[in-house]
Amino acid sequence: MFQIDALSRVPVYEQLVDQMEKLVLSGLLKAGDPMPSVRSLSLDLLINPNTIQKAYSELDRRGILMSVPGKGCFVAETATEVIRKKIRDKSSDLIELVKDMKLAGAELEELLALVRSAYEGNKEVCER
Amino acid sequence: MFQIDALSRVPVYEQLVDQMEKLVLSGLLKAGDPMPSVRSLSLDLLINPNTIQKAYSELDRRGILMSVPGKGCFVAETATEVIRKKIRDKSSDLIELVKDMKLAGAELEELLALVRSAYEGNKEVCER
DNA sequence: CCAACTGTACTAAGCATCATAGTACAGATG
DNA sequence: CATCTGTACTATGATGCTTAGTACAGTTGG
Repeated sequence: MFQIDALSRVPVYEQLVDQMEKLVLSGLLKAGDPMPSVRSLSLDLLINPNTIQKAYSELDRRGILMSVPGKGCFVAETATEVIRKKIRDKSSDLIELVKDMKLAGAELEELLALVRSAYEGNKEVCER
Repeated sequence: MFQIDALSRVPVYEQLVDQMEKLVLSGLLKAGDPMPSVRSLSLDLLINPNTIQKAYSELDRRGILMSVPGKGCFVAETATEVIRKKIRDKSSDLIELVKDMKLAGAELEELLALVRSAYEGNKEVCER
C-alpha cells in the first residue's frame, strides 16, 4: 500500500503523508475507509510505530484522517476537498519551475508539449 | 547581491548556491567575473565564513566556480553550460507537478495558460 | 469479565545536518 | 612584510528524524 524510500532526503513520515494524499485523490481510498492500525502498518513497513503515528497525527491535523481512540483511523469526509485545495495552490511552484527552465533555455512550445503529455499520461515522454 | 531567508527550511549554503546559479543564468555574472571573498561576503551577509566556504566549494565541485588559493574565486567557464544542463533536467519535476494538479482537478487549458503567463512574465498572474 | 486490539503520550537515546566559533597554514600581492 | 586570499581542522550547540521502550485509556469479540 505504501512505498518508502529509505534513501530519500524526504522524511519517512512525510513520504507517508504524501502517498496517503495521492491514494485519496486517485480514489483508492474514500471517506470512511479504515486505515491500517499504527502497529500493523509499523510491522508491515518495518518502521517504528512512532513514525507511523507522526504521519497519522499530521494527516488528522489536516483533516484528511479521523483518529478514533480505541477503534482506529479512518479517511475523513473532508479529505478530498482538503487535498485538492492544497495541491491546486501549487501553481506558484509551477510558475517558478517554468521561469527557471526558461532561463535555462527551454522554449515555450517545448514546455507546453511537456505539460500536455504529462496531463494526457503519455508513457513515452514520462521519465523514470 | 545575495538574499538569505533565515526562516527558510532550505539551508543557507544551498540558498547561496541556488541564487548563484540564477545570477549566472540571468547574465549578471559571467565567466571570469570575480566573486566576493569568503570573509567579505561573510561580513556582508552576517553569515559564518564556514557557511560561505561550504557554498563556494559546492559551486567549485559542480564546475560553476573556480577557486584559486591566494587569489580568489571566479565564475568558471563551464558555469552556464553546467547550470543549464541541470535545470533542464527538471522536466521530470514539471511532469510530477502537472500530474498532481491534474489529480487535484486542474484543467489542461488552465495549466497551459499558467505556463504561458509564467513564460511571458505576466505580472498579473504571477503570485508573491 | 477479560484478553487483545485500538490510538495516544511520554522519556531517552542515537544519528545526521546545519551553523557557528576559533585557530591555523600556505599562496598571492602591493 | 603586512594583508589579503582559499583551505583545513576541531569543537560546540541546535534542530530534526528515527528508534526503543513503557504506559494508559477506550473498544471489542469471545
